[in-house]
Amino acid sequence: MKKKIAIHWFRYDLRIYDNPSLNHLSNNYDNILGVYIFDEINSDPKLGSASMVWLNHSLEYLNKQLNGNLVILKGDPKKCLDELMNFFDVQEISWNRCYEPWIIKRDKNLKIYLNKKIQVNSFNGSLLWEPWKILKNDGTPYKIFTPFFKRGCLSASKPRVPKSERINFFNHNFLAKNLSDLGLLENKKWERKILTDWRVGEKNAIEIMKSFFKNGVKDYSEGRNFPIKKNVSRLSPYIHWGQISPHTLWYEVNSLKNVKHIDVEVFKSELGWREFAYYLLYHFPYLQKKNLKSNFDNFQWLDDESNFKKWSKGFTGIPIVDAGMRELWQTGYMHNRPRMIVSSFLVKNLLIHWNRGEEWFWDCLFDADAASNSASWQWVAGTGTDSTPYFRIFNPVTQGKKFDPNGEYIRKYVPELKKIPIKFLFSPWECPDDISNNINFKLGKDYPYPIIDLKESRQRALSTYNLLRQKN
DNA sequence: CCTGGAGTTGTCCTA
DNA sequence: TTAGGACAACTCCAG
Repeated sequence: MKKKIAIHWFRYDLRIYDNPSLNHLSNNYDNILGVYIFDEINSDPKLGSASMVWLNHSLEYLNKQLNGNLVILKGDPKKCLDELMNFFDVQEISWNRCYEPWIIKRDKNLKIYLNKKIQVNSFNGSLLWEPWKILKNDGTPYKIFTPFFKRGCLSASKPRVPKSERINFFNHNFLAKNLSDLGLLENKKWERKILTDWRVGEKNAIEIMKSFFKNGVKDYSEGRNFPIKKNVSRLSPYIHWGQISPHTLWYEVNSLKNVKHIDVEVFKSELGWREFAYYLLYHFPYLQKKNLKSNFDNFQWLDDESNFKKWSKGFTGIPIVDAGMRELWQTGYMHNRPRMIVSSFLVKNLLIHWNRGEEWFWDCLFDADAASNSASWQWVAGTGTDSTPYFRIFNPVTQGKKFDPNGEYIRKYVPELKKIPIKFLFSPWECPDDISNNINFKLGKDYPYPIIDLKESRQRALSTYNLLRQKN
């Protein structure tokens, strides 16, 4: 006799608390089977290296939460689910929606296929507002953040209030894959090292949130600009993988006492930016690869592999840029301020296509997210609709002095500059010989000469942009 | 259809 | 030393 069960298909919702699909099933079924399917067949793009590491440990954690009852599978979800339906008496399959174009396409077809045999339901687990519900009065989507968020989101109905039901996960005897069969880890030293700063999993996300709301959120609106300060939540990987829902964060931050209004509002608007990125990806699915502003299709990018390599590994000779890129490589994360600095440097000073930066971030970030990553790169490059004016080019020396005034961030990630006096830390090429000699530091040997002249490359970026304007 | 105000995150020069 | 304006022009959005 087959066991009667309902299936919850875990995707970017690797949590138990405030999981709408799980809550729905728990109201209707006694035995819920939790399933994860590693789908390399339909995925576009493939998961990045850092994402695979995070996923591996997240699944391990989730499986423990389910007392070892998470069914781990690999392959085409259609086949995997068919297999489960043959083995069990499956009453219903449900999941929480994803918004990546390839997943929408896959799930749409799958739903049609499964609906012929079984009840299928999908829920909103990861967005405060469904992208198709926020539109202008004329029925078309917003393209500018501020009206999207203030007028669109904030005047729409309030986000779902987080809640949790008691879930009975089914103690199954199905022979599934082992986590190691997914081949997510290559057992590289790098994989272990980047995780040293992180504790993966739902309970840890809750703990980090609590600690951030107790301390870090105070002065968030200002402090978030300084990479060395503890004023950012570092929750982005957990939010991306659904280990904490934006709904939980939204209502928690709203309920805080003794926190300034501005800090609460700015934190909420950051959640709003995440919404906006998904919104753009939903309405403009080509966002990941193609310029939103099509006139940029004629822009004269430079194809400079050597400079790209130096940038990616953090050897540009510009300290704040290298610090950011090395933080990324070493920790699977980069603070928001250096993200802007390094991307402006790649796109404007080096004139390398934002696609290259987007791909590198995709590979290296724990929070690599198709929506936020591409929307942000387009913003920096000025190719998005809601974009920075092209003349707004970050000066990495000025930015360093302003946002890392004591040089702690630079010295942490670029230790070869440790002894350089603060006056020259942001531009070591200006350090006089007698000082360099004193500390036994030699530019070109201990640390590279800058790969590009900042002033000249700024001018070059501006004139390349002017060229584009004349063409159009 | 027309109009006017606004658009996450900056830099540089000048007075 | 510091504050203010220039830096582009265009599209978006709401009234």
